[in-house]
Amino acid sequence: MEQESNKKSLDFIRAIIAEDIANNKNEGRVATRFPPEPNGYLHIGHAKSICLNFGVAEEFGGTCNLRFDDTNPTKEDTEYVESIMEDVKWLGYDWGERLYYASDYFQNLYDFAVMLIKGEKAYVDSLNADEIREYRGTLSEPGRESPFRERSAKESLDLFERMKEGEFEEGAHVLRAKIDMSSGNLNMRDPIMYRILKQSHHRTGDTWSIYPMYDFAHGQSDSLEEITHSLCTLEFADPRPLYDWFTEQLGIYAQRQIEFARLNLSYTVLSKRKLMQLVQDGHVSSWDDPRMPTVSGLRRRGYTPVAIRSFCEKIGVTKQDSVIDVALLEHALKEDLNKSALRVMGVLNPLKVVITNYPGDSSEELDAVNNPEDESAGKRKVPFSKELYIERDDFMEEPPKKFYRLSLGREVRLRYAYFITCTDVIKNEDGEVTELHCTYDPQTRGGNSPDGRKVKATIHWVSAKHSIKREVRLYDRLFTVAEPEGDKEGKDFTEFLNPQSLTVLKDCYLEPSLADATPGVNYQFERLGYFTVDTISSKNTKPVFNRTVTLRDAWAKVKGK
RNA sequence: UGGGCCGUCGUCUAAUGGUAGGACCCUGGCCUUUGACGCCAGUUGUAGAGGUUCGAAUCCUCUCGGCCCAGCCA
Repeated sequence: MEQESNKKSLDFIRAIIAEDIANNKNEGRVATRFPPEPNGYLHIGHAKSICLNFGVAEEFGGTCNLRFDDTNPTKEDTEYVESIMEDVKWLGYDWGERLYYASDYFQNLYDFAVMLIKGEKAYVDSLNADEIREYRGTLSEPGRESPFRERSAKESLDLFERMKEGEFEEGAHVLRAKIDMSSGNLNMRDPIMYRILKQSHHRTGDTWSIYPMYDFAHGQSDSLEEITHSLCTLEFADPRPLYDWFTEQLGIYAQRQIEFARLNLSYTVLSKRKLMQLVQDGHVSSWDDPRMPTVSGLRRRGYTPVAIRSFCEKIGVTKQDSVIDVALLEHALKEDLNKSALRVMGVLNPLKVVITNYPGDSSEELDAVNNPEDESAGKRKVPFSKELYIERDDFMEEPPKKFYRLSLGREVRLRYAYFITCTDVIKNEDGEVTELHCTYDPQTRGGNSPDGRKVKATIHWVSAKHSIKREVRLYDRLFTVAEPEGDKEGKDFTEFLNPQSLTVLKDCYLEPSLADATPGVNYQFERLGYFTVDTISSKNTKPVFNRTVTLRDAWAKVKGK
C-alpha cells in the first residue's frame, strides 16, 4: 500500500519540491507559508492554498508559516486577523510558533530601501499619480523616464527620510526602483516601492507614515523567513522577475516562487469584492451566511474540515484556468457525512396521519439505528403513537407509475415501526388533503412482516405528540447559472442570483432526540439530507437547523422527466 | 497587436517518447427497513495543421482559442 501511494503521481509543485530535495537544494529543507492579507474573510479558494502550503510542509517534513501580508493599513483590521486564524485552525492546520506579519519587517524593509537608494537602484519620484501612470506607457508602448529619475542618491535619501518623518502629504512623493522603463513587463518599469500613507496600522499604529508596497515586501518577507518554496497564484507570475531583482540587488536569500491556478467554483463567486457586495447589498445576511463560499459560511452550513481537505485533494494543483463543479465539493461532503453523521427522522412538510386501529393514548418506543455505516454509534429509541406526521411528498392521491410511496389503499413501511395502509383521505373545503387515516399491522413491529410480505417503500415519520417543532432552513445554490461572472452579454453577476437560495420552514416536526442537538454536530435526516444546528441563530433560543446538502434523490429525477 | 501563462472526456485531473487512465456529473442494472449508501456496467476526450520518430497528448514549427498585466491594492 505504501509503495502504491509513493507511486501516486505528484502534482507539478510537489514534483519540483521532491526534485529539489533529491538534489539537496536548501540542504533538503522545505519551508512554505500561507500569506493572507487581513482585509476580509477566507473562502474556499484560500482553503486550496492553505491545504497546499500546509499539506506540502506536512508531507515533506517541512514547516509552514502563517504570515499576514499587512502592508496596506487602509484595508486591514485585527478582526480579519482573528477570523483567519480561526479558519485555518478549524481546517485542522497548526502554524505553532510560526506566526508572522509583514509589518514585523517594516524596519528591515526600510533598511533595504535605503541600501537600494545608496546603490542608486532606487529613487524618490515626485511625479503625481496621474503623471506616473502617463509615464508608464501602455501594454504596447514603452514608458518614459521620470524627470526625477536621475536625482542624486543623497537627495533621494533625504527626501525618503523626510517621507518617513511624515513631512509630506500622501501622494507627494513615492520611492521607485530604478529598473527599465521600456520593459515589456510593466512590473519592471520602475515599480513603486513605498508610498506615503498617513494611516494608523492595526499593529504598528502611527509609527510609520510610509508603507511598503506588496511587491517590495513579499519577496523579502519570504527571504527573511527563509521560505524555500513560495507558492502563489498565477497573477503573481508577472512580477516574479521583480521579486528576483530585489533579492539579487539586496544579496539576500532567494526563495523560489511557483505559481498555480486559483480556484473557481461553479454556481458561486470567489472574488473578495463580489462577496463583499453580496453582503453589503443584503443578498446574504453576512460573511458567514450559510450560502457563502467563505470558510465561515461553509462551517455554519455544516461542512466539515475533512470534507474541505478532501475536496482540495481531489481538485489537484495545476496552472490551468478551471472551474470546478460544485458537485465535486458536495460529493466530498457527502462522502464524509455518510460515514459520520447520525441518522434521525424529521418531517419538513408535515401531513397528519391517524392510525385508526392503534390504541388511543398509548405509545411505545422502537429501536432505531444511529448510523448504519458505524456500528459503534449505537441505537436509540423513537416514540410511536396513534397520531403521526409524515412528509407531504410521501403521499399522492393519484400516484403516477413509479411512485412507490403512500396512496389510498396502499401499504408502506414506517421506518423502524410498522406497515401501514391508507384507508381514508381527509380534505378541507378547498379540496386539500389535511389528514390521512391508516391502519397498522401489529405483526410488523420493527418493520418486517412475519408472512414475508414486501412493501415497495419505507418512509420516515415522527410521533405527533412526542415530536419537537423547529425551524429548518433549506439552502440552495446562490446563483442560477454555473458561471455568474463574465457573462458574454455583460450582465452583472447579481442578475443571476437564485431567488430560491433560502427557504425557511417554521413548522417542522423532529424526533425528540433532537431536542439536545448542539451546534457542530452533523445529522442525516433520513431520506432528506444532512442538517446541522445553526451556530448564530440558535443562541438563546430554540435551535434552528440548516440543511447542509440534500441526499441524492432518484425519485426527484423520475418525477422531473 | 508588448510581456507572462495555459489548451487531454460535460467538469476536474493522470499518463514526463511506448495500451489515453481515474474522479465528479450523467445513463442503465443489482442490492436495500433511507428511491440514501454500496456494487456492476456504459457514453464521452488529446484545439487544428504540418514536421521529427519504429512509435507523439508528450519534442519542433505554424495556426486557432482562453486567462493575466497599464493600483501610490494584494
